[in-house]
Order: sequence, then C-alpha cells, then structure tokens
Amino acid sequence: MPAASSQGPIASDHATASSQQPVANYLTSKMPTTAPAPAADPAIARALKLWVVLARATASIERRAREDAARHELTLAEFGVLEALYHKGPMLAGEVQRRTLVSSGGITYLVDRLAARGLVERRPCPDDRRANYVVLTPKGTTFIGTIFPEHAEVIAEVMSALAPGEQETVARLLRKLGLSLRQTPDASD
Amino acid sequence: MPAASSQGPIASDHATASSQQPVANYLTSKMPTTAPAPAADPAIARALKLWVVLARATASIERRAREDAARHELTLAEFGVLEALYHKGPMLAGEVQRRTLVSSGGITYLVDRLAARGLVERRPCPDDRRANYVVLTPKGTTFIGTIFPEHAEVIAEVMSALAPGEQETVARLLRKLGLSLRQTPDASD
DNA sequence: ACTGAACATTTCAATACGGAGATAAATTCA
DNA sequence: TGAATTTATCTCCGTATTGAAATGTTCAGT
Repeated sequence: MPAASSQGPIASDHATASSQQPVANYLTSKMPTTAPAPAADPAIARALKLWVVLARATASIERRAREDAARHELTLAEFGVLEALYHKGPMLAGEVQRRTLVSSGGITYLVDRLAARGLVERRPCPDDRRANYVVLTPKGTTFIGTIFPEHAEVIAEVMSALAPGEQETVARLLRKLGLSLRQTPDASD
Repeated sequence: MPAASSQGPIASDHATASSQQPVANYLTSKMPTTAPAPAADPAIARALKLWVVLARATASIERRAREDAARHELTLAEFGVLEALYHKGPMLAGEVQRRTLVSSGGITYLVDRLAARGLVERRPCPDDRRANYVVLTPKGTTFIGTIFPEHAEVIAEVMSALAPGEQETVARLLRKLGLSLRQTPDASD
C-alpha cells in the first residue's frame, strides 16, 4: 500500500536535528512541530489530501478483504485469480495477469500455487502453442462459488458506511480518475 | 494492492472444465462466457463495483508514485517515513509505524535502511527507555525537502483528471468510509 | 518492594511478489 | 524461405514486508 503521503507544506526551514545539543529541545519538551506552513499551492494540497484518504481507505478495506481471504488460506491475489476465472470462464494466463494486476512472473507463481491445490489447471491453447488457458477445476469452481458470496457480503458491509448514492458518486469519479491513468481501457464490464 | 475483485454475479452453474471433451468447446469457439447472471443483490453489486474501481485507481496512482519515489532509490514506505518526519518532526518509532501503515517489524527494517543511508537517526527517548525517537539528519532533511515538492507535483498532476470540487467530494466520502473502518481516528491534520 | 500485565521495539523466519532475462512460438516483411 | 520482431509464458533472483516470538521496560496493584 502507498506510504500514505500526507498533505503538505513545502516549507523547508525545518528545525533541523543535527547531532548537536539543540536536539534535546524537542525531544524533552513539547517539540515545536517545525511549524509547517500550510501548503503553498491549494491545488497541490487538495491532491495530496485526496491521495492520503484514498490510500488509507483502500488500505483499510484491503485489510478486511485480506483477512476474509485468509480464512480460506488465500492471498488476495489468489482470490482475484479464482474470481476472475469464476466470472469469466477460462482465460489465457496473460488475460488473468492483466485483470488481476500482477506481474508476469507473479501470474506463473499464482497459477502454480492454485494448481498445486487442485483449484485450477493449465490447458494448452490449440491455436497458439506459446499460450495456455487457465481453467477452474470442478473443485475450484465449487470452492470459489462458495466463498465468493461471503466475500462479497464482507465488502458490501464495509461499503455500507456510504449511502448507495454516495457509493455511486465515488465509483463514478474514481473510474474517471483511473481511466485517465491507464492506457488499457480495461474491460468495461 | 488488492487483487481487483471484480463486480459480480453469484451464479454458480459454470460450464465446468473437467478433463473431458466438452472443454474443447469454449477453448476453440467463442466461449459461452458461462453467462453470469447480473448480481442478485444490487447493494452487493454496487459495493463490489466500488471496490474494483477503488482498488484499480489506487493501484494506478500508486504505480506512478512508486516510479517517482524510485527515481531516488526510495520505496514508497521509505518515502512515507521521511515525509512523516519532515512534516511532523521527530517521532517515536511507533508513531511513525502507525502513520505509515507498516507492521511492527517493518518499521524497524525501514528505519534501519534509512539510517544506513544517513537520512535518519535513532535517539533514545529520555522518558521511556523502551522507546526511541526517529529523527531526520540534516542530510535527510535536505533530501526530503528537495524531493517532496516534486513528488507532490506528480500527485497533483495525477489527480488533475478530477476537478477541484470532485476531488473534494471524493476525499470527503473516502474519509468517511475510512474512518468507519478504523478505530484509530487518526490525526485529523 | 514484588509480581504480573501491558507496551515499545527488535529479531527471526517465511514468503509473496516484482522485474530482468530466457525460451519458444507466432508474425511480419523482404 | 528465412531473418527480424513481437508476443506469451516461465525461470530465477532479489527484496520488501508481514507476523510471531523474544527482549527489555514501564506501570498497576497489593
């Protein structure tokens, strides 16, 4: 997760902590806080504030989601792979990779682990011998089919802090933001 | 980052890919897509959709931020530590940890690395011998003082896809969402 | 003063994941 | 046909990060 950049002033005259005596000052006393003047540029302050809340909210939700996935011995990335296959059916490894936002090496590793647990299998692609499909096994289908609804419930509960209209507003704006940063228009579904 | 759980139907009648013949069907042809019925519960569909766009937008921005931090050989987490110290002055290790959202062990490792580069130092806390302050060295202060404004500029540019009012709206709602998930009210600054 | 619980930090081991390069197949173009 | 280029995946290595257990400290209660 992002290191929660805080909003911020760009003032540079900090009460520098050299190895000298003055250090003791703010270590023992109330500490001057180095008086960071409020951000010079309001546009920057606004953007930084947004970045902070975005990063923190995501981190919090992610933690909940991760805990839920962990109940089934699943990483969020593993969960994402199973879920993608569950909703889209067999996909090329590369498709799964792009969809779940992992690296090229990562998808191999993920599929290896899921395959070792008998949840997915690799199938050679008849049209392209470089490629191969990743498919859910019956066991994997049953598995994700059982746990996904529960997971969805957790997410819904988490999001319930926002009213339906608010959720839609945030989703709309974030989609706009996300699309502006991605060349890959990404599946619109 | 979150494994981008997609929005989703909970339909379970998948064209299961067993080791039999029927598999060839959707591997060679157009692939039935396993017809996922639209989400049963609209509240769940809404929440899942929000989670997806939230996770993706965050991932995209995070990538940009990470690339920028990498220019200076910094992890986002390291950047976050430096920035926290820059804006708040010396802090106890635990404070930094909570602020930057890393694990207990993680903060030790982070401070170790930054200290090895001469950017921060540990100082014993006179009041509590278990604790210790983390302080920026002069070198560290200069360093973060130089790169932070550039980083802020990057974030501002990224966020510019949204109008100021939109940014504020999203920030307000995400803060509300984040607070509902955190016991730690977190610094209001 | 003494015991035990709560705490701040560090140590340690496990691991998920990213990224660069390797491999191999498909595609393009001469 | 055959080189050169692009594409799909995998191998391999490095490392950031987590979580549990260890260490040393403070604090409350008696």
